[in-house]
Amino acid sequence: MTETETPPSLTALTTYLLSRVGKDARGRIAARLARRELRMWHMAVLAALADFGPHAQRDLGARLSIDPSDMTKILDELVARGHVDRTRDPRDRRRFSVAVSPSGVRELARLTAEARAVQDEVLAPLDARERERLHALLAKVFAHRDVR
Amino acid sequence: MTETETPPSLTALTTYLLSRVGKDARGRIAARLARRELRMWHMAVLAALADFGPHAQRDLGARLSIDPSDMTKILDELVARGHVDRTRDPRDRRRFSVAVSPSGVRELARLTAEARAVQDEVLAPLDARERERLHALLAKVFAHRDVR
DNA sequence: CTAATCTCAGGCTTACTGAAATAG
DNA sequence: CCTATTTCAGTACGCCTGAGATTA
Repeated sequence: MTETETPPSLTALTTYLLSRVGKDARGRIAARLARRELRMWHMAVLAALADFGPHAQRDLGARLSIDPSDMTKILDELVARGHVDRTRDPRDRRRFSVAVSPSGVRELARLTAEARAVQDEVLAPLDARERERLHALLAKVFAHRDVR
Repeated sequence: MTETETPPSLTALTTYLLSRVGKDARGRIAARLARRELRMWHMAVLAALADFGPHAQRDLGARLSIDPSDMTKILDELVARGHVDRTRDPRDRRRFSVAVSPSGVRELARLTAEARAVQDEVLAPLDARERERLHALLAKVFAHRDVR
């Protein structure tokens, strides 16, 4: 009979709960995306391109907090699957211009549906009102994440 | 002039906010603990031992969701710093019994203070009431994390 | 000449898998 | 003989650094 209760010294820390719950959510999403041989960053890239249109690689990374050196491989994989197009920017040939393809848009819709399913699992103990509140509080914290 | 706004397709997902905010919190705590040459798991182990007394390694891992194969190294490091004692359980010599030392208790107090400082940074945009609400909501979600 | 963009190699950490050694 | 506990080697990923090639 193994005790599994989490130490109160830790559960008293909101930051501990945040990082544990966040990791759990991430893990569940990752498990689903893995079935499609994609990961969280692929979804984030598709979402950014769908929401804001074509980006230079560098700007995509800045928006999503993905390191430029990792962006290369992520885009290689999305290009290989036909979800994005990568072309030289004729006005500045150092830059690649990255755009989502119709197939990428469809894939994003599927990935979003998976993410919502995970959300229902993770937030199961909360009713609709509580979910809204949690979302609003997290959005407020997220918006100020840069402030030191 | 680089756009940094996060895609609404993503910020609409509570799970995305959770994982981003959680990662930010974890990163900040990790940065502080690194100054003491420790990491998040060291703190979690000290907290579990301080709150619940001595554990077998295996049970410690089960409580904190740390893989047994990783626990070995974490405990090596805490033993080297004199923060925990590791002795064979005489009733079952397969098991190590792990206990926190007085120096470990003092270290935990320092680490907790650091974590609280990080918490004030991360939750800066929230007032006291909102922080309580966020904590309560996360605790509720955390308590049901095992349910599939 | 200097700076920006992209690419590549590699380090370090966390999380996990599989297998060996020891003990029950 | 089979299981439980700990340990160790190795894989994969995320995150970061530093260096090189190309272009502005």
